[in-house]
Amino acid sequence: MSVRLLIADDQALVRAGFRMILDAEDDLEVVGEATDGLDAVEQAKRLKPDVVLMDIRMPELDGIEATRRLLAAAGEHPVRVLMLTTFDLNEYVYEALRAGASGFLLKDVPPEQLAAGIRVVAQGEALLAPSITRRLISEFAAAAPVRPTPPKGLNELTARELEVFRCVARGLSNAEIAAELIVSETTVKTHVARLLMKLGLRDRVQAVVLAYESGIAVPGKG
Amino acid sequence: MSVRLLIADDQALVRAGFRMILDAEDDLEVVGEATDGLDAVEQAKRLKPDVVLMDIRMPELDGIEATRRLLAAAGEHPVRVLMLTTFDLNEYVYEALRAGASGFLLKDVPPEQLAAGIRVVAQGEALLAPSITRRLISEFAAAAPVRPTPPKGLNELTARELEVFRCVARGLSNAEIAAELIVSETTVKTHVARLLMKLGLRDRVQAVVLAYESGIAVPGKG
DNA sequence: CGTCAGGTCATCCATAAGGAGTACGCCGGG
DNA sequence: CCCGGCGTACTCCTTATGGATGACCTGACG
Repeated sequence: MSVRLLIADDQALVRAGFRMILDAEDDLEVVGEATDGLDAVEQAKRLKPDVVLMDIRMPELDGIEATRRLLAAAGEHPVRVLMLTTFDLNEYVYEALRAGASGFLLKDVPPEQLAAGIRVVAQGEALLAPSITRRLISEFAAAAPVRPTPPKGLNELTARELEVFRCVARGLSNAEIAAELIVSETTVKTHVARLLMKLGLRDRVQAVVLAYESGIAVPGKG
Repeated sequence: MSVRLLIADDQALVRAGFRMILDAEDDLEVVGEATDGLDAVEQAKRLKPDVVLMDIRMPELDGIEATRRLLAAAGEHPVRVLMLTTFDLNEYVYEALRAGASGFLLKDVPPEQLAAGIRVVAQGEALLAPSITRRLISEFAAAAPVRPTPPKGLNELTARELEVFRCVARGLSNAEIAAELIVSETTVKTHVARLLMKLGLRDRVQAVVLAYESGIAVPGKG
């Protein structure tokens, strides 16, 4: 069974070029063309292609936003989006990937690689242009230099103390923590004092810092 | 000019197989074979290959640690490491990438793709097996779900206030901040009071939380 | 059954932190 | 030339926080 394709690009010439290349492959079938982002979302809804070749820069709606909507609107039929661009600017790439794109190629890819790439994303895998892969890797390596939670005395904490610790890390006052845990404020103070002692911290402010640095608290998931 | 290769794998059969495949390409030249991690590091030092094909699982020293050492020991001659493995287990991949590998392929890649991959990494770019690319992307997308720094009144802060804010976010006391910025503690208190007001926070503890949640402070870089 | 750890609560006390108000000098714009 | 924003600084006052101790209860363990 052949892979059904939708080409979204505002330049007719580009669309024609891709169409020619892809129609030459007997397992690929171009079922439609869209000239802007809105059009792409619309046609994807109608034609239910397996893969959408999406240009980043388009009128009306850029490829990234179009990807977001298109994937959000996707029913049970899975749609993969392969982004195509002339230049490989960072912001575009990262945003596109976050938007849910399955891949990212530069428009100067050799025809056979484009076809191969389409087959890859059609199978649910992903692929990126080598230069982009390199950047993504270095980004990734830098982003998570492995912070395996240096539990410097963190294991010393009792379950209750850890619980209080988490509350402190949320910015709660002793009174609020007391209310939340249904104990007296005095008790909370005892726990706080103990955990500060065990962790070698001066005050709850440093506790919050440690919580975030050690992964006890994680930005984004409150 | 041809690409000089070093093959590191503990199985002779695998080495022979790769050698056969790669020697068939006239722009690739296998200059050596290593049978374990230490051997690989050693030979890389002597032979100065352009690309090392590194198996993950090897005696003496696994491919990841070998990669780390090999890259650390690299002089001006750039060495690229292309990891090869039979299974694509997550931990391996992430560790390998952090160790500095330029790519990651499964051993079942078709010969022509292997050759193409080697050329890519030799040029300083990177490449990953599609299934790995997919995981890296989802990892990446999840890791940074875009935190556009909700500057809820954050822009309202003056330069000085922001500076004090950063100090607070590091867990410093007013006295410490005063010492660091070379102003009186009173002044620090003024700034703190103002920024708490502007940000709608109750105390410095909440300020620290906001700092991390908004990206003003980032775990890891402190 | 005695002991000990962990959780609970209290009191006393010192201080850092936060709120409110005031003031002075500098600088850029009207 | 005067005003407003900003950075600096001080005083007075209130409260939250943290340190030091002591005590009671419960469950686990030898």
